[in-house]
Amino acid sequence: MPKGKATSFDIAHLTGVSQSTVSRALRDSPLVSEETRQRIKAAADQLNYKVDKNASNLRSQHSGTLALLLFEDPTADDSHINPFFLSMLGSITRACALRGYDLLMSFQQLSYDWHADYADTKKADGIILLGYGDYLAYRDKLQKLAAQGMRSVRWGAVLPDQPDLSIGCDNFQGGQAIAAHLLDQGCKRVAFLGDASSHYPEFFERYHGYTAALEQAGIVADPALQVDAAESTEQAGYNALETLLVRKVPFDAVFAASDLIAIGAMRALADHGIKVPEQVAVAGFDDIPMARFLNPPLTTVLQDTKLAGETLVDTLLQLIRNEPVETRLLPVRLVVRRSSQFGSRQA
Amino acid sequence: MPKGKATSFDIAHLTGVSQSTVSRALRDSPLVSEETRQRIKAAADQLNYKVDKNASNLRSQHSGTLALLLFEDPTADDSHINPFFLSMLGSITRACALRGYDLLMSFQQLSYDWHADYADTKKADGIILLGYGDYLAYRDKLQKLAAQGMRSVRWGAVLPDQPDLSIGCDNFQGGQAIAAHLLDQGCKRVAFLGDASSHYPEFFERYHGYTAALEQAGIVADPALQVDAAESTEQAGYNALETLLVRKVPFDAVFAASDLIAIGAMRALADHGIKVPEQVAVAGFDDIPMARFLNPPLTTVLQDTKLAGETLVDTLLQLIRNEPVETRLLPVRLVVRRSSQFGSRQA
DNA sequence: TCAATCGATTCAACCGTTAGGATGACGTTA
DNA sequence: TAACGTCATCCTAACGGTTGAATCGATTGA
Repeated sequence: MPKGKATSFDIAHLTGVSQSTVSRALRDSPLVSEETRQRIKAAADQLNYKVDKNASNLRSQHSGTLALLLFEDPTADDSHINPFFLSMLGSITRACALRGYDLLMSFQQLSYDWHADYADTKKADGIILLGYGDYLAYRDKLQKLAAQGMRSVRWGAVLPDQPDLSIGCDNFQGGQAIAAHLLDQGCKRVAFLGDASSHYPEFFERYHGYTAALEQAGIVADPALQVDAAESTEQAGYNALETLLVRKVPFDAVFAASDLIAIGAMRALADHGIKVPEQVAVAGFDDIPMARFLNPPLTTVLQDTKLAGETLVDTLLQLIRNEPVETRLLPVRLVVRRSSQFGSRQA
Repeated sequence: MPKGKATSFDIAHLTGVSQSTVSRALRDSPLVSEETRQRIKAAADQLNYKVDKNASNLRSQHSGTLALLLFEDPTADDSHINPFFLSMLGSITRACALRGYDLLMSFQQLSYDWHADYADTKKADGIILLGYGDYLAYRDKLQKLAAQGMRSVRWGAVLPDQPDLSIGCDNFQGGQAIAAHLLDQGCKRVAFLGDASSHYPEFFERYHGYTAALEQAGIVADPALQVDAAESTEQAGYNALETLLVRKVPFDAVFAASDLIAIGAMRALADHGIKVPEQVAVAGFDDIPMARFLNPPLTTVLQDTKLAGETLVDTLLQLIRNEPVETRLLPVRLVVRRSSQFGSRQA
């Protein structure tokens, strides 16, 4: 009997109704009577029928699929994808599945002409963008896509005049919490490692949280204590800390804009024989899985990736359905570990 | 001019040929003359035309898409996906992109009825399966899919009578290399943490590599030194090591079947005041990114995820094209770090 | 009793490609 | 000059659903 795959016509023949009724019944259209619907559904799973996604999509002009674009700095090593984004990836995947959408994955270089892949191919109904990096690099591509009606949400900071919508965690509050915590520990001169320009909006806001906390404590941020780390990699963190040391400005704490930067910084400190946390307290941002396994374990800011993934997906789906949406800031949580126990000379 | 999206008919009108010629020209069919092909292609990218994937797929009955299924133990925490598989994910994604295929992601519970999603929906041309875990749990589902003509490759050990094809690294050789290395360091009693039953074939082979190395050194494996760790998680590793301690059998080295298990074991050792590597040498398997950041850095076996991803994808594509393929074993490399420097009491 | 009404179902067009066979112009050969 | 093969292109039928409009039998109100 199962010569090929079952089509809706097969079900129609089997139940003695027309194919269009089958189609309607299976999608729970109110236009078909309860009784025939039941019969049709029974026949459908007796024949092990599945709607052909391609046919369905072609006719209804949407794909039931979301695309996830993960941007990386072009210099980043293939094997070391930022663990934070991998974690996001997991939660996004799950969120999509729960909502009946498929997820198309793709890693992109910022430079690549990726928008063409999603322009009119109808591969995806919407796009989720993930990745730190210079926002300007994809701004106009996003704009083009938006003009064609492609919806997108981006993980990251809220920006003026953006062609898309962003969902992000409260980077400002996170930065503030970290800096306040370091000051609480008795640190007086807290360095900031991470780009403080507006090209990396997340880092920018973390930086502002940091300066706000200093201000609250009556301290003016010393520009000499801020070092650019253009990308979120261990190497960038290592270099940034070396730069800081070269400047010969005293510091007793380091707030790295990401955990990976913090890891690099800690390695540089170790290489210079500087003890963490006894001489210098260190804190990061992201709470990637390896943060708790470092030596000493890293104080950082936890971003709720599960909530983040769900929010991204839900927001995108709302956009696609043309429902009103708004930019959202997700709460963060300070996770204190040993790397920041500055006063612990006795412990 | 651009009222909606451009179709092949628009190009046909513009260039004064029939739509079918357009279709052929764009796919470089030898049936159209060089000159018209050029004209058509020019018009195509002037109109910013993209073939509609859905229409194309529907007609040609394939999807240009591969699906990646990542299996997790049902107990695993949402946020802690095995980093090794995440790394594989990255390389698979890239390999697909390079070959012009899209990648559909999906995380699955072993128990879920996932095969239905891919049965006749034509969502994907083939499936890549990733994940440690009890193979028997998905064996029959694979069999069903295979019967319907769905191709699949699996990352893992080669097994008898499997309905799919597997690509895996040489777990036996890796296990042997680790054990030999530990013996080289002067260890006499090497424990093995990880399921040694055939339900977890990768672990099984690593275990056999381990016993082979012992044998070569004239040592008979002591069953008391083998502890099951049913899943590849830190917690399982912690528990396994505690079990080992309860047995009160002496040991001076631990070979964990995966890095995550090793991490858990190291934490348990630390909790019991046992020094690594001075009192007990530790080694893992996988070389996940955090392995080098542990304290002490973890000796482990590096699996070439880039090669692995490419091989998986290429093999699957060969299967889809009905080309002959064969199971392959990928080489592994021992990565020695401090955790196994057993003789380093002086260093 | 007849037309209007209503729910349930069928008809048929359409989504944008692909691909096999037909067409027609042109040059070659008997 | 008629028959024939070639080459480039065109015609047309799918592919498997979705959806607005048409149909049909049965009920209802006048």
